[in-house]
Amino acid sequence: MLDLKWIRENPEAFDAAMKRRGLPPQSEGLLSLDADKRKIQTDMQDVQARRNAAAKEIGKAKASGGDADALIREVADLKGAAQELETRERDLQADLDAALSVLPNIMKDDVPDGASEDDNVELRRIGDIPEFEFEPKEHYELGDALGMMDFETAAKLSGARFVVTSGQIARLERALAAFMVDVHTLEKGYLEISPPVMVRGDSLFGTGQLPKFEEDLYKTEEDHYMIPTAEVPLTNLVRESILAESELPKRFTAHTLCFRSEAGSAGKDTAGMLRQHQFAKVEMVSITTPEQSDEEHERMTACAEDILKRLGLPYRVVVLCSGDTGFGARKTYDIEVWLPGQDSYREISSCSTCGDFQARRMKARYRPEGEKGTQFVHTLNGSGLAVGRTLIAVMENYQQADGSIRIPDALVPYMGGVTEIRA
RNA sequence: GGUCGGUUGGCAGAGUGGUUGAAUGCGCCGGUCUCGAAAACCGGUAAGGGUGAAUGCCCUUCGAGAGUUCGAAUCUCUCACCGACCGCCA
Repeated sequence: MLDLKWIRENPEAFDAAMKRRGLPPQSEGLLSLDADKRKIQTDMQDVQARRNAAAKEIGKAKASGGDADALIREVADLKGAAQELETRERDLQADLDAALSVLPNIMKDDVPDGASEDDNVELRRIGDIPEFEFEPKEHYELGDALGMMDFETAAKLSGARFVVTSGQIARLERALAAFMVDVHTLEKGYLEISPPVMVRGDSLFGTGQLPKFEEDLYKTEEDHYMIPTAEVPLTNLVRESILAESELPKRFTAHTLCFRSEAGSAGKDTAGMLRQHQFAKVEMVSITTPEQSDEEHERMTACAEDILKRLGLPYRVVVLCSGDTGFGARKTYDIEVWLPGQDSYREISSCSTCGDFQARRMKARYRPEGEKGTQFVHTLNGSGLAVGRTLIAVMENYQQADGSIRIPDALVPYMGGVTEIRA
């Protein structure tokens, strides 16, 4: 949610920021609605003030045995006017809220302009792309040959975009998640959380998935939504709370399943387990002061990169351009891992800083030390990493000529000493 | 699914129609004391919003909505959520 007061004071900057998102200028409409609302609000408050004063006088008069009939009549007259003004004020406020709740975040100045992912800017490449003396296969070919990755049975159980893994491949996925969570908690200062994967609409409003992106979500008959990312429960941990500055930054990590309808991605990445309705992800979320968030963004990205380094997976980091940056983000780094089978880099992590955008939506504040009042916190989230895609990356990068898969050294302890997966 | 209880400030927790935006305790801030700290004592301390150049003034908020009343945290109704117990169950 954007700060209406800021829009009021910086209408040109606001329109320019929306233009970067490909949206038409709208400060005029918004501010005229705002002016109407404040006019009504002022009128309403005047009436309420008079009503309150009269009620107090009545109380005094009655207490001293005086006559209050005139005052009682006055208050009765005010009642109708007050109610009408209250109704109008509330309607205008609702209109304003509805308009604000679908506006995307203002991007940082250093986000490059661009229309689509083709305009994202590469920042660095890390790790050497492996050379194979054979034609590297895609993960699903490898998995199928090993007899440990079964899409047909998954389709029988659940339809398209699901997979059944088994044996050492299933174990590898579990090992990856455990490895990631251990690194974040034992070395990077994140607190492990095991959150609900079903949440209420309020939580999704808080992080920005609702009201605009409902079609991407699965919803139960009891009106719970399945989380599309653990960013939702982790960030909402601080919803409607006022934290002490000394508590910040707060860092949370969780290994959860995520659920996405993938509406709108029909035909994209249909082969293999790159894009599934259900997938495991280790998420990182940080809650910071405004001063800390830039540095935390770099730190969080480095935490995600560190996982890839330790797994010996080559990757690159790109900064998303204006056209590719998500609704709630001020700036996003994507980490893309090298997939030899696809001969390309594919997204495996996305680290975003959201400023106070989500904090406003969920009323998450803190008390700055030595100052009165409260301020909104800043929130950041990043994958550390997408577990399913990391599984794919390990399989493809560590594949051998005979179709077996070597286990990266860092994972061997998590695999119970197994160093190789073969049929 | 059934029965009962609850929802108040950063936290705990009083408050059942009248100047209560709300006792008290904790926490936090400032002061006294101290070489310094702790303890003790004194004072301050809800959030959001409107308005104004500003000291300020005003409005809203005691889970949400509706109602009764001149006046509601307090009474009535509806809903949501939380908890306990019973039943069922991983």
